[in-house]
Amino acid sequence: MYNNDLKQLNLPAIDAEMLKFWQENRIFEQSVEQRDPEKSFVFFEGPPSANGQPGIHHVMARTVKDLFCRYNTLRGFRVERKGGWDTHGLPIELQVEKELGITKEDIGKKITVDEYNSACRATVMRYKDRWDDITRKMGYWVDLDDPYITFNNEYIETCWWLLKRLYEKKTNAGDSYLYKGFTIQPYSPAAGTGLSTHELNMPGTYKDVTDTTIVAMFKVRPDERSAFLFEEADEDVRIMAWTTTPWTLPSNIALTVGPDIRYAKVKTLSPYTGSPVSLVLAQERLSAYFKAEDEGLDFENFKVGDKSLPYKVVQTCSGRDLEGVRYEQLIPLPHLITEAIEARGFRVITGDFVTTEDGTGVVHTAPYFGADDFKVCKAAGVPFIGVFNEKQPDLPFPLVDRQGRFVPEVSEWGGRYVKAEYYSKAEQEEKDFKPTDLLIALRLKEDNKAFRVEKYKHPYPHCWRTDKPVLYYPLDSWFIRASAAKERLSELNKTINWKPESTGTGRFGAWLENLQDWNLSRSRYWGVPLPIWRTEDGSEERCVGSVLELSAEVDKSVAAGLMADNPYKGGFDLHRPYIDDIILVSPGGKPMHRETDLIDVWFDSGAMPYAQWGLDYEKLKNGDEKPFRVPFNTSYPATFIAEGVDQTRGWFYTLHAIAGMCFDSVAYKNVVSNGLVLDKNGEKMSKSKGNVVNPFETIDQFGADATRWYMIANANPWDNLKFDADGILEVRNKLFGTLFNTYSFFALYANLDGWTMNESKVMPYNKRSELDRWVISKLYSLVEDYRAAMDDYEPTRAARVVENFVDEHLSNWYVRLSRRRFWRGELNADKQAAYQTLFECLTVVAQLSASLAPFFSDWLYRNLTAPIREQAKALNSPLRHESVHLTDLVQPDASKVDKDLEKRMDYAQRICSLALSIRKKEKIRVRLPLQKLLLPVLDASFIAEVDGVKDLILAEINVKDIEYVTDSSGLLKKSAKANFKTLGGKLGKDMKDAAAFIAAMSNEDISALEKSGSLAVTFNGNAYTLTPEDLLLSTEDLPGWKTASDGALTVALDVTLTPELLAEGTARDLVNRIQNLRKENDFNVTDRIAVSLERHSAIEDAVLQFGEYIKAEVLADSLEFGENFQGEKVELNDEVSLNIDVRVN
RNA sequence: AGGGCUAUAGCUCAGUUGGUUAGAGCGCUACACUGAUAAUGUAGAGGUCUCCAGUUCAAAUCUGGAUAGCCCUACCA
Repeated sequence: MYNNDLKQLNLPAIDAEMLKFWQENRIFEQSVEQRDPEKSFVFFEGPPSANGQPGIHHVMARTVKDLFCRYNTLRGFRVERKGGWDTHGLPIELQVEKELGITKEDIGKKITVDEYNSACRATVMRYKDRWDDITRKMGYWVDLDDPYITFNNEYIETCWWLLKRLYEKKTNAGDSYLYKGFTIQPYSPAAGTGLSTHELNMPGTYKDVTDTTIVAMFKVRPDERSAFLFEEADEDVRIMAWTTTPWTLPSNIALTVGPDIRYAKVKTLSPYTGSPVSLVLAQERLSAYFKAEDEGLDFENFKVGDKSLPYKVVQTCSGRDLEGVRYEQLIPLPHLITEAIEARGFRVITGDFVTTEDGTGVVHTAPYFGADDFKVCKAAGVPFIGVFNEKQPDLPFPLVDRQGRFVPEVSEWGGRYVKAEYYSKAEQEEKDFKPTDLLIALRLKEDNKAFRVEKYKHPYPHCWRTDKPVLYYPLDSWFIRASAAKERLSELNKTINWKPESTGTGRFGAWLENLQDWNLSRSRYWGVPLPIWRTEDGSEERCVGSVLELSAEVDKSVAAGLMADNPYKGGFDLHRPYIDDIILVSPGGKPMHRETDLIDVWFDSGAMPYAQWGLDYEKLKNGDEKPFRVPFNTSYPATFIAEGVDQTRGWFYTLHAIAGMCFDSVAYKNVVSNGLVLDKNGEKMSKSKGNVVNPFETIDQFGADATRWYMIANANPWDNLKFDADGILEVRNKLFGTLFNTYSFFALYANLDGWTMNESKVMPYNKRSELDRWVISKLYSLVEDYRAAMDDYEPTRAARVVENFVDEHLSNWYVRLSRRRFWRGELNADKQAAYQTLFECLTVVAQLSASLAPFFSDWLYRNLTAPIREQAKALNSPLRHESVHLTDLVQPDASKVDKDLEKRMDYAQRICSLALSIRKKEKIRVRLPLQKLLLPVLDASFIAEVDGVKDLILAEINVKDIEYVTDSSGLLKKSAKANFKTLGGKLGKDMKDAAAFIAAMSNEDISALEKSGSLAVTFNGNAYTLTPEDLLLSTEDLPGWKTASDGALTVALDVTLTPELLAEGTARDLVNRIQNLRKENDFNVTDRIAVSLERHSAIEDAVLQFGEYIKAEVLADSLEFGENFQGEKVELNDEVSLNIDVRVN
């Protein structure tokens, strides 16, 4: 018996049933284990962080991952899916700090590093249960029992090994791929760490902010070099420079001009004080500060606050002329002026990056707070300004500390945060709170050093975690020299199959071509420690590549008396603070301390292909190139990975960079990047908007399959998805509802007939009916299309072809037309064939939908195959498997595809559709039979083709016969249109004339061309030959007939009604009414009944002539006119109602 | 500011190498069909294929430009 218990589709219930079944029978494990390890399809799981709740977008991303893994499992590959957790990094540290109510500065003071790290360790897995739950519920198959965890020693150790490999790898110039450098980097004082470029490239980091900007006036020092700017010795000559970061002004040390830009000297008055001044700025920028009509106004009449500022251009020169001109420090900090600064600071220098698009064409230059500034100062030999540094006099300490505060040496503002956002909310809201930038502006106004102070809106980078502005700040950091590998990384990238392609070539490709070095350093506590030890003077250093190596080094250190004992003999932890206690001994016998930095967490995740397995010490000792544990050898590189498009510069990059630089290999061959999940209005989901979709609720309500199917079928995964629960509902009803009902139908009748599938006794296809062979053909066409789409990583296309088959072909044509075969008569050969055909369609559909809808498809498969499982096991036949996920995916089979048959059926469908539309127009109900259908014949094969499906057409549209109308009948009137496709190429400009000519061809002309096969024509003096293919024929209405047409196909219906036809129609109506009564009265499908009808003239003929037919249709043993009985009033048509009594015999 | 993607019916999306009348589903209206159906069929309403220009006999499709949205890149002071 086939299970037919469910009255209605209940996907969540099916989910629960299947989950239990999978778990109890280890179906996932079996699906992996039963495949050959040598035939692997390698998948990498990008580790999520379990310190946040899973969202609906995770369901999206994981559906993509899961469906390709399942598909390739069905194809016979072994698809190991090791799960993983991302456990390090700033988000976790910040969360812990927030919860403990501490800041980074408190670590090591209020709380020990040890305690702090324990708190981090406890936090990272906070929502692991929720994640495991959603993983199970959404049907994502991944190994959760043995995940890789990035904080484990083995994992960290592998990261070390990779780092050491980079450390030892040298460029052609002899530079190491891992190096320490002093650079200006994005730095987040709030987070207390530098940020990598890809952290700065996180979505949402650039925000529009409104800053106080100042156009400052730098007073030129008169000397030989600047003499050309002075008309009189005591003239007040100043250079104008604009800044959006006034807090960098105390650190100003140079002004940069464009060497080829023209500059003007303007005599004017200082707008805030009214004192006379001569200003230098780019000529092109004059109009931004001076109105043309103000030129030449009388200086005497100006009063401070006036709208019109009198001025006069007195001189121009090039940027090159200004080079070397010296000026006074804008904000005097005499205690910071060294000899070097006195000699080479406060000068005009030149730089190519200067433009005249905004500002004054002069760039205020503070080398510690701008990468360009730093570069240009170094090139020009301009020293840095800051607090004196004894150890490195040429690298003074910056005037802003690591918390983002001015150091005390910046007298007036010492101790103040340079950005308002670094103050607490309460402080910012205090009545007399003024941002430091504003205080500086006020000071400059007062001191006659500001030309203009105004608010300016511009984009500024923010820390992706703290949301506070980033500073550019001088830091010592360790870098990976990615820039040295960019050509090779680009080349390797070209071998990767990106979905969509544009992400690989555009977004990712362009990024690689412009690759910067990867800043690895993080001055934090909870992460992978940088495994580099250095002597204090930096002259000797050692990069450690494994715990084994570290332990050996510690032994040496113990021997040298630097450490008391070696902690790596027993249990240990590679994190800070313990690792910081390790002191190594240098070859020269000096103590070496670890560089205190941690590494960027993105390195952790990019290292997962290797670190998920860990180091193999045997291989390590043998000097193996890739000393990682099995199954690394069969698990690299990945065949397939998938993640959100936001990972392009994240995980996709770090995987690629590490693989390329360490092993000259790609890390993955195919990559699918999915887009964002937006709300139904296309807006980003966010907690503040309250439009976040809860994945648990969604899945509970609609089931995982409908959710998954909707997400993939609605739009390509790389397009953003406008998530709308109504769409899930539609999928549930249309696809799963239809499939469910098709199965229920099958089960109902198979159970009645006691039929079960017998794999060893299937009827050959050529013995089956046209309709059977047609749906089988469609099915195997589907198999081909589906596999092609999936092999091409096009899941949306794959889902849509399955949907289309189920709805359009299987349910609405095959089943609809086959119904009578199932419910009538005994279990003969034709009925067997119908069962077998439908069974095959359903099992194959179960397989094809298994990847995307794992629950329902398994439910379907198991129901279909349960009655024959034991038999299949004995025969070792394909249906022996307990779960669809253990089966082998059906192979494409061209011998089962019959395109001619598909074409014939297409005719049948179109003819039926046309005939029904005529009935509709003529208001002739389908139950009323008609005499004949006329079909104009278009070409030689038409009759044979339609004859093949004639019976189906007649039954479907309730017509007695088909008559073909040929040329010879004289009824046919053909018309022709030009076939632009065939003619366009050969006719070119004469196309229009030809189209007109062909449209005007008469019936005779067309027939003549068809007979002779060619027609010579001339257009505009050019001779051509027309062939029948150049014409698209159609027939015009048949005079006196009701017709309808679709393209070239025309049908005509004989709507003449005879008494006999009317009686038959009434008989069919009666059948329908009686059937409805059976249904209403909940009779069993097989119950025999007795029918009494109220005598009525409207039905007498019908009962007399078609009584036997009616009895057969409604399973009646008797059908008679009764006189007095308690029947039900039934409406036969608008005029007639009568009583009908049905009862079970 | 630059790069990429997207723009087709009220909504979600198709639309193959340019080819004549641009499609589907949902939703809406009306009718019909059904002893599997939460279905289905037929008909109707709903489109300046974002806009402009170009190439071509022919453009939703190719080219250029513009506009809008999204994503990315960017310390341009």
